[in-house]
Amino acid sequence: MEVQLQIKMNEKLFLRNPEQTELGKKIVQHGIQLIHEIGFESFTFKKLAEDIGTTEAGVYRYFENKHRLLIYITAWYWSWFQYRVLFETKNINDPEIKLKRVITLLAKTVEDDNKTLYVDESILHKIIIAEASKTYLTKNVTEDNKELLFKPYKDLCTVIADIILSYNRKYKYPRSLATTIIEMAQFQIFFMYNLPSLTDFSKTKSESNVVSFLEDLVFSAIRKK
Amino acid sequence: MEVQLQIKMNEKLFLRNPEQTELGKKIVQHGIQLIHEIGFESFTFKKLAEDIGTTEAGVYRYFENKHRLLIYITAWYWSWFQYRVLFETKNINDPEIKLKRVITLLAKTVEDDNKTLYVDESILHKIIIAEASKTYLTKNVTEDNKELLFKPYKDLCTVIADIILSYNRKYKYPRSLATTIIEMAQFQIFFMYNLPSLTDFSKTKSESNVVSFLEDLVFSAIRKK
DNA sequence: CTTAAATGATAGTATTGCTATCATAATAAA
DNA sequence: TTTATTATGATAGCAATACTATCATTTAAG
Repeated sequence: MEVQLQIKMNEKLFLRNPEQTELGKKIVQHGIQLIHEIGFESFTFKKLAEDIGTTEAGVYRYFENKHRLLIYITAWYWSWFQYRVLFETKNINDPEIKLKRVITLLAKTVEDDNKTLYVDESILHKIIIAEASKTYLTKNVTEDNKELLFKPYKDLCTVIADIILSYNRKYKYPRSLATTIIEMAQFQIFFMYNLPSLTDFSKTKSESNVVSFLEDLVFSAIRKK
Repeated sequence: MEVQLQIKMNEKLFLRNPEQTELGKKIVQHGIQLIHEIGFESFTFKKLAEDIGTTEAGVYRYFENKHRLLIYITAWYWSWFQYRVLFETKNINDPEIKLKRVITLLAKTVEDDNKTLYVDESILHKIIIAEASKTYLTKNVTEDNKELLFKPYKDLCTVIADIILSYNRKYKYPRSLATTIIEMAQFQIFFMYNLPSLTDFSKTKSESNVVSFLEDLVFSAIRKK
């Protein structure tokens, strides 16, 4: 059986839907690759165009600018991630197990999901770690937020917050704890590889340790007292 | 009695020491102001030069580029912050009280410290919240780290980790918890003001709630079980 | 008072971040 | 199958950014 996963993206994220054309898909696919290789700061539409074999103007027909492209792929990632969470926690009733699965999904290296044809999720995950917070750490947050560009992230936050609440109805900070888990999964991994003395995982460099840290943190906080 | 506080900065952070000349101080002072006003992405040395009444080349004599300036002011902030931590926790033996002070210092709005003449810390704090992670989320982290550009941040992490350990010798993740406190203090405040649905503080918009959240999180985690 | 260091003024250059135009190729509707 | 629409390619151009270089002048330190 071959399943294919299509994620419907908010129209505000692009000028022309990249999923509907060959060139569009190439822009996203090679965009991810190139941002990963050279970093978002050095990344330009000109370099991307040369990479693909199209022109700068060609890329600009799909995305307003590189920041929008980053928002697009970030939104795509979180939408895909939420699908994964729902899939992997389906039919599980125990919120503890659910939450643990979420933490593992967040912190462990993803493998390329073959259900999505033109996105390599393992690379995408690395971009999310190093670049995703740049999508909202701007003077434009409020307007971008009004256009619902961050909805997938916010939806994921809600999903996790709900699991937290189902574990402990009385816990007072479900949303903040949810964002803490999400952000810290990214940051601890980034630190572990790049600024190791900021973590306790410098020796092992193992994502399992990040998972243990987060599980300990979360369950200590929400355990009924 | 008038005390003045001078922070000795790593020489690698600048081309020419900005603390030693009028122009240098202006660059830092107005740099902070301008980054705060227009955001780091729109900030340029040309705009800064016009602001001050010097030329672009003048600014380039002090800092290699705007990214280095951001690293400089971030390093300055964390150095100053660590001084504050040491000052405010001096002669306190109870690690619980110490840790609570640190959390409060991290999450509550700073007022301009008059001991530093040409830096407005309350604005600086806002820059740290919105821009500081951009200093290390780059392809250059490793090299920048080798030049010890992030030392003040790492030192602070050590200080906090030590307090955590003195509270509970057996806690396994003192450094990761320290960075979690630091980063989450910034992020939760940023979210509270800009993406409120990602937190539980959207109604009150009060930093005290962030403090409560972090205290609860930290002490649940490190309490002896 | 002399000399070194810092600043100002100006110029120049490659790259970035776009927008516009027009011809051509691919595709879908009639 | 023709026609109309839409997408792409090719090229041009322009303002802003991100620098570097030079030289004259001012300022400050010995």
